[in-house]
Amino acid sequence: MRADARDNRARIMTAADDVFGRAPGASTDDVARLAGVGIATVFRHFPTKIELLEAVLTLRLERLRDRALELAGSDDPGKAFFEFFTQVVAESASKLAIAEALTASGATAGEEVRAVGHGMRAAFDDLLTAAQKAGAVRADAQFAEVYALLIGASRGATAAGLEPDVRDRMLGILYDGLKHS
Amino acid sequence: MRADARDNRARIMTAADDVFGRAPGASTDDVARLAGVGIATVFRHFPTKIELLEAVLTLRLERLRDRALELAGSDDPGKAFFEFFTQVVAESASKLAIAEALTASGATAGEEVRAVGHGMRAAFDDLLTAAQKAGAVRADAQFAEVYALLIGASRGATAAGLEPDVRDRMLGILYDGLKHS
DNA sequence: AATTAAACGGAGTGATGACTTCGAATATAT
DNA sequence: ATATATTCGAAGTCATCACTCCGTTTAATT
Repeated sequence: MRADARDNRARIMTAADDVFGRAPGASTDDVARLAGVGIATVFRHFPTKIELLEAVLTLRLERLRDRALELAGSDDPGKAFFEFFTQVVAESASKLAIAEALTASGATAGEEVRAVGHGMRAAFDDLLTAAQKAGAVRADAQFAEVYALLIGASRGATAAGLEPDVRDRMLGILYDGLKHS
Repeated sequence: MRADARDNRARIMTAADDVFGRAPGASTDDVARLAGVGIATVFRHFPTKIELLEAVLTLRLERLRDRALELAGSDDPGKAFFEFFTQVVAESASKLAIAEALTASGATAGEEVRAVGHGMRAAFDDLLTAAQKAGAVRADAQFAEVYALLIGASRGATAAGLEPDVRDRMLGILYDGLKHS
């Protein structure tokens, strides 16, 4: 692959991440303009808008999964769990927007996105069970509802206008519930 | 206003409620088709798509507000609060649009929608403070984060795939956090 | 420096969707 | 029953957006 092509591909991805993170309904032209390339170049690298969105989403999910795997080695499982939870919620605003853009334009997620998403959830599940074994999270909580709370907290944080104070107090209440014996 | 006009207006509103509840990105044509009227009729009653959406949203918010006001007279404030919370979550799970309606009512929304949304939140706030005075909800919780939790729980419930078991366990954890002294 | 194969950009194209127009139809009043 | 004022719906208009075509430019090789 030629050097300029690789360059442009990278620039397009960061531009797309930025644009779709802000406005889920943004057009491909917007991405091209921000990336400083022509529209055709975007479509040459990503044959369809959906593929572009999937690429961006995959990158984000990979980062989260890696972060979870990294924290899995911690010697304080409780701290690791809550730290990951908090980080996901903090980053959620733009990530959710991208996921929304994807569902809005094409609906069903592609093969790769689903695989990485699954990997991320598996890593999160590991964090949860470790924290439960350490007694930092109530033992009767199952993965499904904890994951639902993770997504819900992310949504709630974006809706609350992202004010850090409110978000932290919200998480405080939630964490008390998760610790509750 | 003529009888048939009033009829059509009502049919359009219920159709819109249904259609947009299922697919937020649905077209005006879809609404017209389901309502059994021509497109022009829809636009005559609601000059713009936004106004139609606002009308539907207003109706939903009014129903919720009325339910909150009704529960405000209860002699068990704690039960009233949690009942309302649970109902909002349950309804948004089956009808995706309510959660969206809630977030939308907070941000960019027309005059009327904002007014009704404000009324609904005020009624919910009353339920909260009454529950706190009764000692059923922790006193240090402020409205902003509780409202964020309400929206978040709604979103999380829909994301969890609508399974009632998971939803109830999720709410159980959340309520433990809200009761936590 | 010349060659060439790959990548680039901008001007199309076709489809979709919000909104309008206007002649036909219908409810209400006389 | 007739008149008329209002409402109805099908066929438009216009803008937007995902995606393509093709002549031009540029990176890498000799």
